[in-house]
Formats: sequence, structure tokens, C-alpha cells
Amino acid sequence: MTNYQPQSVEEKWRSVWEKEKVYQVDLDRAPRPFYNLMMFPYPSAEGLHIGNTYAFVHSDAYGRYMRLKGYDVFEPIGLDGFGIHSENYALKIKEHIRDVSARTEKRFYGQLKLIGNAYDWSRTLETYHPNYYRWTQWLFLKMYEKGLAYRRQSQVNWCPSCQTVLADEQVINGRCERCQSLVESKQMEQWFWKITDYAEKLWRNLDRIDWSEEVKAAQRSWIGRSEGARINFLVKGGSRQSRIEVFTTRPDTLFGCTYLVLSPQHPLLKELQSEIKNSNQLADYLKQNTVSQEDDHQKTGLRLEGLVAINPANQKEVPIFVANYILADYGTGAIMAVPAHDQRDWDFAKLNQLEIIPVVQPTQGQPSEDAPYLEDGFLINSDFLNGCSTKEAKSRMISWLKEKGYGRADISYRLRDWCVSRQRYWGPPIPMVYCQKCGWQPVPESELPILLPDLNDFQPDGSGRGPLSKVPEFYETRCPKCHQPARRETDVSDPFVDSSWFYLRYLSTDFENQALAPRERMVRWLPVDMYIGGREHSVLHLLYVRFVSMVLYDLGYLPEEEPFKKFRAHGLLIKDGSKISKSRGNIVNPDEYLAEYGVDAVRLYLMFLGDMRQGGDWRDNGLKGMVRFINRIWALYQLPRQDSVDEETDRMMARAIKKTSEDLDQLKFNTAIAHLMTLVNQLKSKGKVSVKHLKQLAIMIGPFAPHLSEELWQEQLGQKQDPFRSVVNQSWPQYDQSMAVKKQITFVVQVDGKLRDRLELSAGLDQLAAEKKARSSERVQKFIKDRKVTKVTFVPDRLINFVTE
RNA sequence: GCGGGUGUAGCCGAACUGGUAUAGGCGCAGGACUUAGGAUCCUGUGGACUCUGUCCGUGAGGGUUCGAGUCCCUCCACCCGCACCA
Repeated sequence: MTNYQPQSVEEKWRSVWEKEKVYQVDLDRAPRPFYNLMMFPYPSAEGLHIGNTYAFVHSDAYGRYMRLKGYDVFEPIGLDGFGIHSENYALKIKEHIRDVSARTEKRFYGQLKLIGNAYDWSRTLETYHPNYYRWTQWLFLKMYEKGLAYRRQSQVNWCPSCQTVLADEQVINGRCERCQSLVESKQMEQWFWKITDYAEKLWRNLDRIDWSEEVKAAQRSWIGRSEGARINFLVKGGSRQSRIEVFTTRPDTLFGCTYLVLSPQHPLLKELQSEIKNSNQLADYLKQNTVSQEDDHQKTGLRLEGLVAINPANQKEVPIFVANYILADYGTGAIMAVPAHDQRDWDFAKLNQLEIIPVVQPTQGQPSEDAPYLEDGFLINSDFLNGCSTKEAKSRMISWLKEKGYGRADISYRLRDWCVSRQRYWGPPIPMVYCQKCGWQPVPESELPILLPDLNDFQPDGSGRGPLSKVPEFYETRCPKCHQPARRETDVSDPFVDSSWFYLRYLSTDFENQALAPRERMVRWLPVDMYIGGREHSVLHLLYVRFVSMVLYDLGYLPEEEPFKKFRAHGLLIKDGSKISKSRGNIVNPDEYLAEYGVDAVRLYLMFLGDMRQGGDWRDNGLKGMVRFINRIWALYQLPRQDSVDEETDRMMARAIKKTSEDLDQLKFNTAIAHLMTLVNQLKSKGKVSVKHLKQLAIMIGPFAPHLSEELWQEQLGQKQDPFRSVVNQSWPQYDQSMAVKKQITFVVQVDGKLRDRLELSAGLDQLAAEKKARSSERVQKFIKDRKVTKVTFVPDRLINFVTE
């Protein structure tokens, strides 16, 4: 008997698969399409991360399983290569980003081929390839056409180290997601995509898409939908008639409003400057509080002297403040303060000795004297709302406001528009042109791509403008409308724009001159059937991709509104109990392990070490177990063969197929492998094995250890054919339900809930028969002979419980 | 503070609608085969004890139930999001 040589066997089959194009699908003819998508990697200089490998082999095993179940599985891969990460690295090692990218591309594809996934290598894509970013630019034009791309002066997140603007989603605890620098707030003109227009749809569809719950929860909190009302307050004291509009989720507490607060950026502050008596003081206050990014939540504020607002509910005059705890870009940038029922208003009121009027009482007991009452209850001090419940009061107040013309029901979202401008080099130039006469003009589609010029110096200079702004040959152009000299946009777009549509491009890589695949092809493949990826993208990529899909759907390009039928998040892979990181020195380099133990062992281990959803803990020792498992399988195929099949083994096999199938359906790869281990051990203990079972086992091993599976099938089972027919084109074994049921069962006997005996009985006994057997057990007798049995609980084929006095 | 998740052996982890807690793997111990083994195979492996049986055991404490890792209540610890969102 020869030992199994993983390295040579694996290499052999990988090259056969590639030569025979085993994993290519005909996108226009596949009768049972299944689009199996994974998150394309960011090709870092360090090479493929074990975390990527972890995600990819799980996703691949699922795709392979679906293929064996008879689907035409399309499993593409590409590189998300544009972006600050690679660019910073290139700057650091003082090499050109284009050369670095060429190198990482080669390295990544090499590594991705090594892991043995069933990728369709005829449809790769790279976001930095002009043939890709041409259509990313096209997407920008579509957004602009639909009025969803706009330019605005705004307070943006500025990373002083990366010297670029960041999206809200890229700021983690006030720090840059990439380099951890403290993010500053800066006023700049930027391009935005109006994702807020889709807030309601993004929110609502979450109820009907089959995604991991925790990702949906994260998106819900990010979108932050709140139902409430907009209410107008008249401002008295100035020479002009003006109003302050507020948003509140508690219109029921309007009678308890004792002051209004504006955000420091509120436009009314400028408009009413001349009417505000303490405007000098105000100017000082605003100067101090514009850059209020501090972590501490110290509330400061200033009363606007000479002005008061009229509470529409009771016509009472209330003071107006400006304060740092009011956000400019949420709701209306102004609030009505009800200190009796809001913690923040309470804090501010206490600090400034302002009036507090309780208007909600708990249904039982008294509210606390030194804290606001935040719960629901019934209304007091509220005129026509007195006695109403909170819920009822809300709707009655809204009707009343509407009737009187003071306000209306409204919904606010926490979601902000997506800032897509980046003052960097390594991204798609934004396809817009600024003309003195015509303003901003889109580049005609026919002129795409706007090629990224080959710059030798792409170091950001801190001017707040991207490297392209130093290249006249790039930005000097003519206005697409009036043909006078004009200036090209020199910002590039956010890498998240690149990844917001990559799954669409896989379907159209054979079309150079169009972004999207023909409609029939998209109808066939969309939405993506299964998308597996990390939950760190819950609110970045996974929200943008839904937004872009919805827009393209509304424009008539896509057959489906939502991009992914199913999304499943995998957990984090750690090593020896801690997060994998360079600083900890516990990096797992896949290459070394692949070379030493073989791909199949690594794949098996990554899927065996824990539940995909929870992540897992890599221990080098655990990998040895997989090598042993593979060797045991190999040894099983060296055993004497038999043609006949005994019923007991056949039943065992049926149960194993059942369990493995059910686990794979639920993405429980770890327990699926455990079942196969048990099966192999059992089959092996028989000493002889049937060809039928060996064939079934060879197929079932495929999703986890595809090379071994092919070797067993072709060589050990002699299934070689000409033309080549891979084991992946076989069918997942069927099992007979009746065979998967155990004939002999272990029946448990309890006395007062405690295990007293186990009996080996044939399945299907009724209570009478089972009870008789149980009572005759000596061990049981010991416990019931002197006591009176008052109750007997019987669970068929499982247990019987005698309850005594 | 809010939201989501997790807590089971020496370690990684199983356990379907409440029904044998600890499957599978690692490690460890003993044995076999060996010149040798860190290869392979077999056996054992939650703890305690008055040791062919009894008791205790799923983060802690209560509860429901014939029966709780699983359901309910009150806590604790850790991880991950969001965080002055009116």
C-alpha cells in the first residue's frame, strides 16, 4: 500500500480541471443556474490572508455541494484592487502602484488557484482595469442622470494622514479605518450620492430578504428610521416673521416643551443675526464650537437674546438656544426641548436652570424627582390630551397639528448621503467637467473611460486636492456642452463604488462595450443565489451594493431590486485564542501550510475547526488531525472490496448521507465533516468495503477535499473516461428515508428524571411493550420496587420516565 | 447607554421542535507493530467518592416541568456593531 501524496495528486487534478475547463459555465444556456458569490479580496502586499481563505473555502464547499445537487454553479473571483490601502503601501516602499498591483495580481491569482476552488477562471475582473472602471464611471453618470449624484459644501471627515475625505462609514470611533489617525472635520466641496433617497426602501426590504439577522440589525441601526412629526414654531421678537421647524418622535409631549435648541450650523442663526441682541457673544460661541469632535459629551449652549418662539399647542413663549448637542444634519437641525421626558434636554435644563413641566405620568406610581421620565404613560398638563395614553396622544397631536397647519407626521433617518469623492490617485477619475459658463457637466458616455494618467508622483500634498490636480494634461479639457476650455474633476471615486456592482460585471466580462450583460442573461442569474462574506461589511459594502442595485433597477437596467437572495455572514478566524495580526506575530501564512500539509487538509481544517457563523480558533495541532483523516480515507480505499452490500452498512450509509446533506443545507460544515469522520471510522472497522459505498463517499468528500475526491474517483475507483468526466459532475448520493431510520435504538429508562438504565430495543415499540421491558430491568427495579409509581412518561423510541411518590 | 452575539471537558467544539450532556477532533495515558518513532493501528479519557455503583456537573442564582445546556426571571463575564440621531 502506497501512502497518499497530497502535493502531487493535488497539482495533477488542478491542472486537469483547468485544461478541461471543468468549472466554466455557459451563462446563456445553463438550465439550473446558481450564482455562488464571495467577497472579492483586496490584494494586499502580504498576499492572500488566511481569513480570506477561510471565507472562500466555505463558500466554495457550498457551491460544490450545489453543483453535485445538479445546479449549474457560477463561482467567479476577482480583485478589489483600487484603493488607499495599496496606494499607501506603494508610497511606503517607494514603488509605483501600477507595478505593485501587477505583482500582487499575479500573486493573488496564483494563491487563489492553489486553494482549489471551483472558480470560473474565464471571468475574472480587477477594479483597476480600464475595462472595469470605465463602467464604474458609467455608473457615476447614471447616478448623475437620475439626480442622485450632487456636489455640496459640507463638513466632511478628513484624514490628515491619508490626506483624503472619508465616508462616515469609514470613521471608527473618530479614527480613520485604515490608518487609525484622528479624523478631523473640514469644510470641503464633495461629490455625494443620495443614498438617503432610498432610505425607506433600504429599510423596508430588510423585512423580506433572507440575510443573516445580525447584518440586518446592523443595517437597521445604521439607517436609523424614526417615526415622529415636524412641528413649526413661530419666532417672535425680530422685525421679520420667521419660523423654526423641529423634528420630534414625541409630539405627544408638546405641552411640556419649555425651550427650543438650534444646532450651531443652523441657517437661521445667520438670517436672524441682526435680530439677536447678543450676536457678538453668539459669534464667539460659534467659533469655539464649530470643531466639536470631542469625545466628552459636555453640553454647552447659549440663549439667543431678544427672540422667543411660540409653542403652537398653548401659545406660550419659550426661549431659544443654540447648543452643541444638536446635530445639524439630522431631522431639521433644531429640536423642541422637553426636559421632563428626555435625558439630554433634562441635563441641559438643569445646567441652565430652565423650566421643567412633566406631561407624562406612569400608569402606576410616581415619576422620580431627579430624572426625566422616559417611558410611556398617560398625559397630564396637556389640555385636550389629558388622560390619553402616549400612543394615543401621539396620533391625536399629529392630527391636531395637521388640522391647524402647525405640522405633520414625518419620518427621519440617521442615514447620511454617501460622500464618494477621494482626493487620491488610485481610483477611477470622476467623469465630470467644470465649465465657467455651463457649470458641472457630465462626460459623454462615448468618451469613457477617462483613463487614470500614468503619474510618477502620486504622493498627496495636503492641499486638499488629489494628485491629479497637478497634471494639466489631465484636467485641461473642453466643456462637453459649449466646447470652451474647462476643467476636469480631479478627485477619484471611493473604492466602495467599485465593489458596489462587481457581481454584475462578472456576468458581462465578455462585453467590452457595455457595462451589463444582456437582459436575458441577468434574468437567468440575478439575484445572486448565495453570497457569503464577513460581517465587517454589514453597513459599508452591503448597504451600498443594495442602494446601487435599487437605482439600476429603477432605471430599468436590472430585473431585480435586491442584489442577493441570500447573504450569510461568517465569523472571524483567530489563532491560539487571539486575533490574527502582525503585531501579535501570529500570522498564518496559507502558502506554508498548503505546501506542508496539502490543500485538502487545510480546507478540511478551516471548515472543521468551528461553526462558520461563529468563526474559529486555528491551532496548528488541529491540522494534524485532518492529515490523519485523509490518510484514513486513503486506507479505506485500499481495503478488500466486495460487491454485495449488507443492510446494516447500507443503513449506516443512508444515515450519514442524510446528516451530511442536512448540515450542508444549513452551512454547518464542521458537523458535516464530523459525520464523514464517523462514517469513515465505521466503514473501516468492517475490514471490507463495497464499491457502492466507496463511490458515494468519494462524491461526498468532494466539497471539502476536492482533489482527494477526484483522485479516489478517477484512480482508486477506476472511473477514468475519455473524454474526461470529473467527479464534480456526478450526483450527490440519494438516500432512502426508510433506510435512514435506525432499526435498533438505545432506549433510556429514568426514575424521577434520573437515568437508571439504557436498553437496546428494536425501534417502534409501543408504551406497553417498552414499559414491560423497562420494569424488568434490575437496575430500574432497585429504584421502584419499594416505591409507588404515580406517573409514567413515555417518549417513543427515546425514553420512559417513572415518577414515584 | 442602545442593538447583536457568546459562555459546555485540559484545548477547539457537538447536542433537531425541552428527552442518553460532552458527537467529531486535538491533547494525554496504556498497549500493539517496530532498530527507532514525533509514523500507523487498537483501547481508555468530565469530576468526586464509601468505586461494578452513587452523587455532582453546560458562567452565577432562582423558577416552570415527570424531565432544562435548551423555556422564563434576576445577575455576571467576554466579543462585535452604533453611540448626544431628538
